Amino acid sequence: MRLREILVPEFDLGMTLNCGQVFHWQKHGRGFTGAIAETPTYVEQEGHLVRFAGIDAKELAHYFAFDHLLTEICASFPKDAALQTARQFCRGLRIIRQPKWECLATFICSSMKQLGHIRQISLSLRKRFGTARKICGQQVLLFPPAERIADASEKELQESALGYRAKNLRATAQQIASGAVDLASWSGLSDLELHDRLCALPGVGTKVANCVMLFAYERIGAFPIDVWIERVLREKYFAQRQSATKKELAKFASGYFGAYGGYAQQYLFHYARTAGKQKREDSSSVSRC
DNA sequence: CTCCAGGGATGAT
DNA sequence: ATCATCCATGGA
Repeated sequence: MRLREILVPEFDLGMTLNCGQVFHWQKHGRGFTGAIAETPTYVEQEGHLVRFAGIDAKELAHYFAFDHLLTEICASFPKDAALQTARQFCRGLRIIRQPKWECLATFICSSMKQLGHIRQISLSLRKRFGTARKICGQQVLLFPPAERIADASEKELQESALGYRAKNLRATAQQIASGAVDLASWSGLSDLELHDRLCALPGVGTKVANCVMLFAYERIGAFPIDVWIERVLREKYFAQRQSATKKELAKFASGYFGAYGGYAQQYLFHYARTAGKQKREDSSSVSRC
């Protein structure tokens, strides 16, 4: 298949797909295969050049948020050492625009799971319930629609290693399939109202709601606090006040990091996970030698 | 406010 | 081959 190409400054495809915001892209050759909504897509990067197949340039640009002005976003950040280091490390990482149901379902499954495991759950759900398509001779499995999950039995869902999440995923899928909930219609809600509506869904609490707001509703200020971010906040910003509650951390974060807090969060998160791991591997290999 | 079930992979011994 | 560790939600 012939690849088309566009020029995108300030973009790191690999980091964007592997930073824990999306879980279905597979490494293939020098790029990645996956689906953008229902469209099987291949995408690779060489310097500032992005080559792709299967999808419109416009849809690709929308999904990967090539319109986000990273320079301006970073310039708006507070100038503390932790965030400056993280943003250097995460240069080119973009918060993408995911389909709402797919994002919601994936993050319901993500609770109490690590990134690798969330990938496996996503793959298992797509294998069992999703439609198979092809791009560049490679199979791509679409994320199953809510109707398909709603029709599955809890037992079937359990076979994707969902544990107690199966019940929540199914209950939420049923609300969507029945029409009681229309995710698209929530786009116009205020941040607060959207957060409340999401939290009313089974299996969705503050953290998952904030992830969905950030990754599917373009609420770039949303600041999900998981254990990694909580650790970073306590170490770097609350060193004197270890007694601070999670609520206080959230309040601080939403004020301190500004309108693009979600970007700050993702950069701090990815740096803490990736650089932290490298440090651990380095020191363990040193001690072995 | 605090405590804790819950499950499956992954990493350490 | 066992044992500890990772983790968000929801209910007590």
